[in-house]
Amino acid sequence: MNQTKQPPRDRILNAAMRLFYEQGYHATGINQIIAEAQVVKASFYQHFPSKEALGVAYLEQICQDWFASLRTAASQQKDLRARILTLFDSLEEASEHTGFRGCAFLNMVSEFPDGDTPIRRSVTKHKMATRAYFHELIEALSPSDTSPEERAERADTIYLLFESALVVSQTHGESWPIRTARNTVQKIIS
Amino acid sequence: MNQTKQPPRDRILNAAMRLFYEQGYHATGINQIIAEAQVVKASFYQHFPSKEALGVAYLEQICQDWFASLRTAASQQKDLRARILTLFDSLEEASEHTGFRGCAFLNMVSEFPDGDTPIRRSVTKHKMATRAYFHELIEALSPSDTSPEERAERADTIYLLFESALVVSQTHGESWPIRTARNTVQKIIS
Amino acid sequence: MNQTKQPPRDRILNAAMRLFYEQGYHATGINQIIAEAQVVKASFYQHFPSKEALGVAYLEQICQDWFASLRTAASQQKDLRARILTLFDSLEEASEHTGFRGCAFLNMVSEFPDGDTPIRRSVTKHKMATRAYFHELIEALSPSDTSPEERAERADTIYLLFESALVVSQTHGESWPIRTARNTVQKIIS
Amino acid sequence: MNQTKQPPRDRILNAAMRLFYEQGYHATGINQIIAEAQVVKASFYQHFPSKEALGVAYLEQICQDWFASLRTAASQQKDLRARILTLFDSLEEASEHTGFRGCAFLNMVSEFPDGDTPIRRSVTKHKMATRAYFHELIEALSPSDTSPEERAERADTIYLLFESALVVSQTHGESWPIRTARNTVQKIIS
DNA sequence: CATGAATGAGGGTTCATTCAT
DNA sequence: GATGAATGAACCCTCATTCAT
Repeated sequence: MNQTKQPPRDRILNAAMRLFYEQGYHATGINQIIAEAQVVKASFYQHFPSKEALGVAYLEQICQDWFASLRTAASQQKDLRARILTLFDSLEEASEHTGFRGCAFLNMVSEFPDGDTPIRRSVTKHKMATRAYFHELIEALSPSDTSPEERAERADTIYLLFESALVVSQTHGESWPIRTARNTVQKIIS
Repeated sequence: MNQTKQPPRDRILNAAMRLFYEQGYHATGINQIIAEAQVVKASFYQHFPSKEALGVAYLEQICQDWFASLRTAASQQKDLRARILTLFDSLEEASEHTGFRGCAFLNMVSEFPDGDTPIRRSVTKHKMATRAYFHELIEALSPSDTSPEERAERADTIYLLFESALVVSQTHGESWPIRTARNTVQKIIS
Repeated sequence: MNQTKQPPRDRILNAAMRLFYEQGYHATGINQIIAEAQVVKASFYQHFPSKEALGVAYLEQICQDWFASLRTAASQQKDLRARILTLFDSLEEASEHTGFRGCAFLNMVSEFPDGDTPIRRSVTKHKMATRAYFHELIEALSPSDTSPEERAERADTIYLLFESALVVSQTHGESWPIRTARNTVQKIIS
Repeated sequence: MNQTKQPPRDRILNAAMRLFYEQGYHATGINQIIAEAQVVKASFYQHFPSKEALGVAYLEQICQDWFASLRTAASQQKDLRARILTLFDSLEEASEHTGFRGCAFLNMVSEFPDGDTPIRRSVTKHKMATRAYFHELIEALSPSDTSPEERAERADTIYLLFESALVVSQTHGESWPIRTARNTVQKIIS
C-alpha cells in the first residue's frame, strides 16, 4: 500500500502531456484530464488557472524536454554534421512508436488560428528557438568562403526539411518522408 | 426582392468552407454553420448525415478546386519548371491574405489523430495525389540519365519543401519560408 | 393521464416567475428552474439565449401584468383619487400573502450594480412608466390653480411613498408602512 | 519598505465593506475577498466562521459607522429640524459619488428572502433603530398639542421618505428623488 | 497561528443529433 | 420535405468549506 503518488500538479501535467498529444487539445476535456490524473476538478484549477494555461505548460514542458535532449546529444556527439543527422534518426525512431502524432507545436497551430494567444506565442517561441539552433550549427560548420546569406538560407532549408519530415510522416503515417528529408539534408551539409 | 439564393446544400458547404478553414473543425459548431448558411438544423441533416460527412465534403471540395486550378495553370504555362515554381508564388500570394491558415488538410490531421477515419482517408488521398503530381512533373522534366530512384527522391524532396512552405509560413505568420523553399526547389530542378 | 402541459417556454417562464421572485436572481440556478419546469437544459437555451435573457423576460412579464391590472382597475374605478389609494390597498393585501418579497424590480437593482445592463434597463423602463402613471393621475385631478412644478413634485412624492411602502414593508415584514404611506398620500391628494 | 499592514481581520472586513457594497453579496466570492485582503483562505475562516458571518459583520460595521456619524452631526448641529434635513443633504452628496449603490441593508434584504436569518435580523435591528431615531427627533420637536399617534405617523412618514430617497435614487441613478423627499419632509416638520 | 491542497456540488453554456409534425 | 422542439452528455469553471501540515 506504500504507493507514493506524484504531487497533484505533476499528475495533471503528465495526463495532459499524453492526452493533448494523442487526442488533440480541443478533443481533450478537463474531465478526462482530471480523471486520468485522479484529481478533483477544483483541485485542477488550484494548480492551473485555465485549460489554456495547462496547454501552455504542456508546450513549455515539451520544449524543455526537447532542448534538454539536444544538449545531451551534443555532449555525446561532437561532430556537428552527425548531430544534425541524428535528429532525423531520432525522429524516425519516434515515428515508429504507436501514438506518434507529429509535432505537438504544429498540431496546436492547427487548433489555434489566432496568432496572438498565449499558446500560439509559446509555439512561436519554440519554433524560433529551433530555427536558431539550426542556424547555429550551420554557422559553425560552414566553410569560411560562404556568405552569411548563403548560410542563413542553407540553415532555413534544413529547418524546413525537418518540419516537413515531422508533418508529412504524420500525414501519411509512414517514415519515408523522414529518410528523404535526411538524405537531402545530408547532401546540403556535406 | 427576387433574391435568388443558392440551394441549401451549397450554402451549408460554403459556410463550412469558410468556418472550418478559419476556425478549425472542432472549434466550429453545427449551430454556427447553419446560422451562417441560414438553414434550419434538421435541414442540415437532410443534406449531410453528420458533421463528419460535412468535413469530408469540405475537404473534397478543396481538393477539387485545387486540382482544377492546377489544370488551369497547366493550360496557361507549358514550361514544367515554371509550373512548379508558380505553385510557390501562388502560395506566397495566398499567405499574404488575412485568413490564411495554411493547409486545410494538414490542419485536419492535427485534429484527427486516428488515421483510419473518413476525414483522414480523404486527407491521405489528397496528399498522395499531390505527391503524385510532383512525381509526374519531375518525371517529365528529368534528363534521361537519371535513375528512377533519383527522380523519385527529387520529387519527394520538392513535395516535402512544398508542405513545409505551407506549414512553416502558417506557424511563423511570415512568408520567408515560402521563398526559401522556392529557392531550394529552383536549385533542384534547374 | 390527460395532462395537458403548457408549452415549454411558458413552463420555464412560470418557474422563473416564482423562483426569481421568491429566492432572488443569483440564488436561483438554471438547474432549479429547468427541474421545476420539467425541461432539459439544452431545451432551456432554445427558448432563452441566457439566464440574463430569462431575467429580462421575467421582468417584462411582471411589468405587463402590472399595467394590465392597472388598466382593469381603471375601468372599474372612475374616481382618480380612489384609483391611487386602491394601489396601496392591493399592495397591502399582497403583502399579507406568504412569499411576499417586495418589488421584483427593486430586488433586481440590488443584485445588479451596473446600471447599463439589459436587466437594469428593463427596471428603469418600468419605473419610469410607473412614475409617469402617477404624474398622469395627479395631472388629471389637480385643481387648475396649481403650477406644473407643484403637480410634478406632488406626483413624485406619491411615487416615492409608493416605493417606500413596497420596500419598508418588505424589510420589516409588516404592513404598517403601506398604511402609513397610504394615509400620507390621502392627505396630499384630498 | 516598513509597510505596516492592518491586522488580517481588518483587511478582510475592509475588503468586504467595499466588495459586498459595490457588487452585492452573492456576486462576491470568498476568493475575491481574500485576494483583495491579501489573506490566505484558511486564515479567513479563522477570523470568520462563514461567509454569512462576514456578511453580518459587514452590516454591523456600517450600522456603527452610521450612528457614529449621526452622533457627530448631532454635536455640531443643535437644531433638530436642520439635523433631519442634513441627512438628506449628506445622502445627496453620497449619491453623486461613483460606486453609490443605495442602502447596504436594503440590498441585503433583496438577496435574503428569509426574514429569519442572522443577516436579515441584523438588517431589521438597524432599520428599527433608524426608525426609532426619527421618532425621537419628531417627538422632541413636535408641539405639545399633537397626539402621540400623530407624532408617530409623522415620524414614520419621514422614515418612509428617507428610505424611498435611498431606493429611488439608486434605481434611477439620479438625485432628484432625494431632493423631492427632502422638500416633502421640510413641509412636514416646519 | 498560518498555509496551500483538497473537497463535492453546482455555476451557466454548448455539443451533435433526433423526433415529432 | 421543411421545421422548431427536445434530448442527454459534455463543456470549462467557481462555489463555500475543510483538512493536513
